[in-house]
Amino acid sequence: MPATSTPSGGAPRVLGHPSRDAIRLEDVLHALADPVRLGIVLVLDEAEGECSCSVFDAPVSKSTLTHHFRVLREHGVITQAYRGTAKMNALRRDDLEALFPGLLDAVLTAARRQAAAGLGAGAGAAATGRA
Amino acid sequence: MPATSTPSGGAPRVLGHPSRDAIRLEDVLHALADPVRLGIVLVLDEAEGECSCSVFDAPVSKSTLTHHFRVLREHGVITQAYRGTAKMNALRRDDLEALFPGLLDAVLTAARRQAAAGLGAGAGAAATGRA
DNA sequence: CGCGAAGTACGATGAGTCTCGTACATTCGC
DNA sequence: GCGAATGTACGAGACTCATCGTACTTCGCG
Repeated sequence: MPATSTPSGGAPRVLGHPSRDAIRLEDVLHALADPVRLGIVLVLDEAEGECSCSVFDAPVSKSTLTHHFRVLREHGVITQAYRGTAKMNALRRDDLEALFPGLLDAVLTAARRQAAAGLGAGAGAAATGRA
Repeated sequence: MPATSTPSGGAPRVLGHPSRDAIRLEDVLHALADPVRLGIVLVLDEAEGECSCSVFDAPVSKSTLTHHFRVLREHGVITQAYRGTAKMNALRRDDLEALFPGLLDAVLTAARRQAAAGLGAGAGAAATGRA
């Protein structure tokens, strides 16, 4: 159909993020409760700033990865912005810290500690590239 | 009934808790991600020690409450012990603190803050010291 | 303009779980 | 022993979510 009205197509170039006070603790916790998303957040934390969507070695397909990024964004954990053909991601450290002081840091620290301990067990969890 | 087979009956008087190193961060996060369970943990934290299963004002049925307590226990967040006809619950502060230092405290603090902020929206603005 | 790259959307599927009601087990008090 | 109180187990229903494949859009480049 040559109709240019873009009935259903047309990816929205503008992404909606929740405002700071719209962020709910349960949502953040839920977002962080998934191993894949936890890994993403871990990488984002080390990247500290900008990161494309495809630098993760998560054992999931591209669609699933997109899904997880969306969950993270809609729950207020990260921000996303288009940059040409890529999309830059960043942690919302400031908002999270203002809302739930110490929480992000505690989770991140716990995740790293557990990942380090878990590696010793021999599981091939493909832990997010610990530089 | 003298029948000793008890096919389906027989509540186990002994409860299984995960050992300290069997506690997984994702499980704890997942357990805490539910509003009902978060409320339970909040009450347990203030009770600091002993608490029966039926002192919570959660808007769910008794069965559901039992289910949530089970989840909390099996994910290593609380311990449970029988005491006559009641069952005492307690937070596993020590284990959690040893495994994920600062995490429980951060979550609890964040939960209280958010609860206080949420109350202000409808009830008597009890927001204590909003910076 | 055509092609490759990056990401998204949609639908489907399977698993997990939140909720409930009801029936049952256990303990306490009389 | 009987009844009340507390809590559990089981099964069912509805819902969410994680995962995938495929088709599509948009951008950048030559």
